[in-house]
Amino acid sequence: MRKKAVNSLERLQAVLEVFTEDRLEWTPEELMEELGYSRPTLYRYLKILKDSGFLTSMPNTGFTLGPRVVEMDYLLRKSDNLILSGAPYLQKLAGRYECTALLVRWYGEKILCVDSISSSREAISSYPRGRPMPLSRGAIGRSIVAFLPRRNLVPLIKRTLDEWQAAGAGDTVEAVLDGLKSVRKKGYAVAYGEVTPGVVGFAAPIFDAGQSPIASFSVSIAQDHVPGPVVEVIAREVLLAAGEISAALASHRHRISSQ
Amino acid sequence: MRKKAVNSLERLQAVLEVFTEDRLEWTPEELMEELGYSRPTLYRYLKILKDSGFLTSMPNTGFTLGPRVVEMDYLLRKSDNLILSGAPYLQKLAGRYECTALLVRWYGEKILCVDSISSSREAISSYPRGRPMPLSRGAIGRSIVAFLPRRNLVPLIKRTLDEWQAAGAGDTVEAVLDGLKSVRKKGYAVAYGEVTPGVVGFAAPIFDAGQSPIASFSVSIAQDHVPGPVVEVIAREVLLAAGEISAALASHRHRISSQ
DNA sequence: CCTATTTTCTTGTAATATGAGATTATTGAC
DNA sequence: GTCAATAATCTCATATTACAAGAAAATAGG
Repeated sequence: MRKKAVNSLERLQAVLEVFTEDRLEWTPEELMEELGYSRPTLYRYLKILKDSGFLTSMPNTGFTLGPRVVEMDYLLRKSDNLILSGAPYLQKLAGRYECTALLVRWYGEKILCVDSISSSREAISSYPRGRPMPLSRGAIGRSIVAFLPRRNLVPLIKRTLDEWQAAGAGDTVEAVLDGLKSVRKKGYAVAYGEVTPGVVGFAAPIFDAGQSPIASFSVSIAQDHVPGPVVEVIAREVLLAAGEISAALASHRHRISSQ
Repeated sequence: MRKKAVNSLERLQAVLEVFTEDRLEWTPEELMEELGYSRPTLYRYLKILKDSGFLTSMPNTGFTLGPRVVEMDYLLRKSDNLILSGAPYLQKLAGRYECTALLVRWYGEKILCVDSISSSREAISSYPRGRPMPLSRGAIGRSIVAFLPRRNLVPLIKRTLDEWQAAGAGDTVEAVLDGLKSVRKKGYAVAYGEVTPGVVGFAAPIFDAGQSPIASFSVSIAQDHVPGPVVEVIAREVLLAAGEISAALASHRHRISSQ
């Protein structure tokens, strides 16, 4: 359910929002139908988005996302402090264990992998960089949600209770909150085979200014590489890394404000 | 020199255009100065771009590109026919030679790597995915420019003659055009150490509908891996791959139009 | 070359984007 | 916690300009 665009600027953005994983190619006719814009208006919008490179079209093909996106992604990788601060820790954990280490950003009400390194041969994640992941399944989502302020947390769980039920996180809002409370106590989340069978996930929240987490640092590792006592060790390392990334972000903010 | 934005939609896009490799972080004050927008207008624009995820801001930090970019890049990788059609050929060439194979798109008046695979240990390209490359230096630029229609080609060379001179492609427009003519005759371009010393580049144009190339398929390989006669062999393979990618694009168009 | 389709241009009109200033949130310091 | 300073948003009257309908132009395909 898309929020209705109320002005021309939002209507322009709305064009880009219909390009989703389910539908990556749109003809002008289809866009008119979907968005409810008149023909000249739609073409005006398309022209602007095409000129700026966000969209491209080829003869006999609908419109698809354009190369500007690739360029912006490159710029983002050079500017995102989370990625810049987190990369050394991805390296470190992936070097120490045969695992996949991920940086996952909290974005809207989704979570999104923004960087990862894998030292395991079968690193086929079903959630690669850029693909929104479910919030309710796996350690990553919980590691973030558990640390949201109550006033955001409770409505979120209420709204998405069915997801949490399906993921086995509890049948009532209270039960889900209880589970999250223990994550909050420990400071990190662990999940056994929730996303991929046979894979253990560790995740700890990354904070920016203070109250609300903005991302998660996570490690996925084959279950048979993790005998009982090692669980604690890895969890501690993940927690430590997340803490140090948070500190790095804070120090960057400070650098900026005192320039 | 940015083209002046004439309407509010273009002014909105213009905000994103100031985020470049030279300047990845902007405060509202700086943006007001740079773009000449009033305070409320700028904040209106920033709100929209922030809500749509294109920009983010953290306390005490300016605005930077946001996670929406990462998500869109994921979607693009799933939808761009050039990437989809080209990937098997990147695999193939990188498997056969110790090299880096690239797909480079012609975009505005720039060229941009949109995908690459490397089988060489030192694959440190100074032009990774998403970073615009110079047109006048290296095989890739020439492999595209040489096939532009004359009415676009001549003004382009005239406008950028200094670059071509600096790259040693000729001192006059005629000399540059002559060099390109031979590329056009062979169907591909070869460059010895133009971008990186000791590295040979091969590139052939990829066509869409017909006249004008839209991209280039390219292989970079260490010069001492390429004894004389092999040059011809690799060039032929690159040319073949580019041709087959072009054909794949055409067949996709056909599939669409006859659905 | 010509026809069919796609895209862009006109135009008057109604909608709405704009900027100045005031107001309200946020933040950082004490 | 309170307060000052800064940052972000709101209000509102006005002029700007985005809009739809149809027509024209550009582009593809035969």
